[in-house]
Amino acid sequence: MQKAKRLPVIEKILTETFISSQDELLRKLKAKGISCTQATLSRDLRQLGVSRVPDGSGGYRYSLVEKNTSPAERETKLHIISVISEIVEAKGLLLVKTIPGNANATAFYIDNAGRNEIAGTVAGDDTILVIPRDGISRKQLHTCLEIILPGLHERLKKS
Amino acid sequence: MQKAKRLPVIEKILTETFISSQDELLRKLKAKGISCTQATLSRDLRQLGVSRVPDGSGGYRYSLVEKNTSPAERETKLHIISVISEIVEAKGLLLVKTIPGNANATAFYIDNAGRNEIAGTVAGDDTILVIPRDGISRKQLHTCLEIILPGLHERLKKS
DNA sequence: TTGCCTTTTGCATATTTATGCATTATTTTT
DNA sequence: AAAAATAATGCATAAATATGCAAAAGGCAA
Repeated sequence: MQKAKRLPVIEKILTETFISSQDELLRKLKAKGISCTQATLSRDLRQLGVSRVPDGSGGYRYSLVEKNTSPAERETKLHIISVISEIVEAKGLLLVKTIPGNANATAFYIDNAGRNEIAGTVAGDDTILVIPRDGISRKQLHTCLEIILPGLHERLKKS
Repeated sequence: MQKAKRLPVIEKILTETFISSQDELLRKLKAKGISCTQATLSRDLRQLGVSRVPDGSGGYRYSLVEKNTSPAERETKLHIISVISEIVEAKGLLLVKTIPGNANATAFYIDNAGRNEIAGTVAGDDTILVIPRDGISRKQLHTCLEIILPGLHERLKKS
């Protein structure tokens, strides 16, 4: 149950440093006061969509897909987060409210996060309906949301 | 030394099918009449820059970076190949001749292939000088070339 | 709260992948 | 052509990663 705490930290470490094994990541985490086992890490990395890619000089490194996106795209993420006013859960769906006129861009962003927890989205002018795939629990949906748009958790209201 | 034969086949298999382990790839290769061990495959995949990425539903798949490039980019590759008229080796360097006016685009393409065998390129109007990094043998350079622009091997002239 | 259900986690281990070393093939040099 | 250097490959095994299972930790409803 420190998973919610752990995932963002892992993401941060991966964007900032060159990690070439899970054990190495394990040590970095421990240095930041978070401790778990390699088994847990393996599961976390899979959930985060982290891939292991040849580093071009005989080794490997773990890479967040996000790291492959352009600076402009990373900018977008911050923008999107700033434009969301509220998130509400209803009937197993997620209602994301944005400031007027921003729903489409936000929905597009969510769609393109490539998360298989999400079946699709429907956007109006300032509201997006996020439809989870069958079999996805609320918990899983929350974690997914936290991965796509970190920090939003706090703005989430229960219905 | 069927490596030159093997690499393109591996690339093809990876773009066409969903491979989730080296053993699986090994079997597909065998089915195509190419046989080697998993050890060799491991080395091949590293050389090709193939990464293993979470498939979004609990498993993994091997993915050629190329597969992540847009259709437009793949189009470019074919275009580039069609525009190259001749390749000559000289003093450990590669002289790539294109039809007039196409050297820059081609050089750009080669640079962006992200191959660490290549230190850099210099392009004129219809000629590109490809400079290999120190310690890269001719053989390695050839294999590298074959990876970036398959099929060019045949157009390569010894100096 | 109590009991029930879901999620997270670790442990031990299976599975998968990488690699040191020796051998053979290939290329380059003399 | 012979010798020397480099590259490719397999074997055996090390190293790294994934996972079944059981235990612990929440979460939720009555």
